Amino acid sequence: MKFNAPKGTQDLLPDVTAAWQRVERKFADICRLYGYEEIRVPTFEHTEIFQRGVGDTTDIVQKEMYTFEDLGGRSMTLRPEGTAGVVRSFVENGMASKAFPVKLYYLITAFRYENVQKGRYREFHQLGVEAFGSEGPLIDAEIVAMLAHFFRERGLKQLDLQVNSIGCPSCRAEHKKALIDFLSPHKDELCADCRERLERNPLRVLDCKEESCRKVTEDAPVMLDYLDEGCKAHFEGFTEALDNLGVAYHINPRIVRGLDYYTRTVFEFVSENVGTQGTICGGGRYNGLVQELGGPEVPGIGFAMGEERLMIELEAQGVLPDERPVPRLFVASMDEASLKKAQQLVQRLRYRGIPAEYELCGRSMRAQMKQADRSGAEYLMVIGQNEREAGKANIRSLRERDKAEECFAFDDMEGLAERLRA
RNA sequence: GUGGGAUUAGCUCAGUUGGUUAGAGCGCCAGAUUGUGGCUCUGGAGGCCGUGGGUUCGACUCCCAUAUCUCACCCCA
Repeated sequence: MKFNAPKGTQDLLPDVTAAWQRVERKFADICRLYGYEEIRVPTFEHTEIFQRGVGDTTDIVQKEMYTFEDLGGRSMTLRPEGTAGVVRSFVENGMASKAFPVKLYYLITAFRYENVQKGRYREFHQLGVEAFGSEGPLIDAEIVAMLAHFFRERGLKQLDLQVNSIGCPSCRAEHKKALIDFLSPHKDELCADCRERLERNPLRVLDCKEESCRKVTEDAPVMLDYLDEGCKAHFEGFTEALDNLGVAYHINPRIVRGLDYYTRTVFEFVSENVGTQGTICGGGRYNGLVQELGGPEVPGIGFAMGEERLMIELEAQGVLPDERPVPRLFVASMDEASLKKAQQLVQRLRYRGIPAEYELCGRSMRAQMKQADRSGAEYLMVIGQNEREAGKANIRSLRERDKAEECFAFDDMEGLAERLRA
């Protein structure tokens, strides 16, 4: 019987996990720098959390959720994204009574039953933040600036930052009406998908890649022109703050988000490298979500970054970190008694924080040398009968062949450790 | 749900118009003076050629089905 990992899942093997760890550490560091604290929430929630949070009409809820009945007859769902669960936790734990803004970050896996392709998996990792309680546009800009900061620190060249405002429910309704009025006469010129979208979600027509549709929508009414006073002022405040912070962006009036909860500010960092998905990171404001999940009227904003997509981008830009553990010293041994000596020696070095290795697979002397070399160790020590009797042994550089050997007594562990630390 | 490409050793891949014991490189193990690595040389382990049918004297090769991987549509991080 041959088993393989379920479709859309993947094993992250040792040759990449170091890079992942480094990225995650950097993300956490940046978050803390901006005053965010980590939150860990359940991998699955009551299904209703996502139906209400993400939106009953979205593709995610309608056809992509891993939903199951638990043994107690409750409907549970593996989280398809992070925000809904964090908002639930915010409400349940009374965080609305804390000093605002409440700033949270998280590293999670999420699950969606989708067809797999580049940068899109059924189990995937997200790095995200949510900030609660700040209505004004400054925090919108701060979050975006934090992301730009993170990308720069991680060695990425400027990604394309696209921003937009999709207004509030009332001005969005105005725009939707205008859009339908505009598109309906051109219905025959739209592609089959878009004709259907016209009914369900006309905003999506603006997003279509079909040449014919693009032509039709060229002069279509733009959401930004339909913002009411408050939404308009908010968006202006947002872009002004980005200018003030020196964050480069461009306004893309066609950005639409696939989740129902977004209001006003939406943004994406996009790249050509991550397949046709494009979006490495997407987010926005969700002013009605806390209430939707039974909490008080508290505004929120957040984003989620696809970690797999981020790794693809790092690789494409040639800045993928690589740090495999490398011993400072490899201790080879000639015989059984020497092996025991090596075992003690290596352990004592490790107690002192020095990564060291010895032979664990019973290899011959010659093979131990190869292993030492392959391990990337900086120094080599060989222990045999002579060394045991003398109570001391030489260390030799494996990198520089001409370098003189240095002798250390077995009872001078501190001296050896000191030398290896250098 | 709909298309394109792929599936042969742990990895990357050859395999001629169907022909008998299926190959290479890398990796792994061992050896080339029983106290010394990188280079080189020699040897070894490791494949029901994704799975199931069919055509044929004969199938890795041709046909059908199916699974898996991958890319794309759709949607999203």
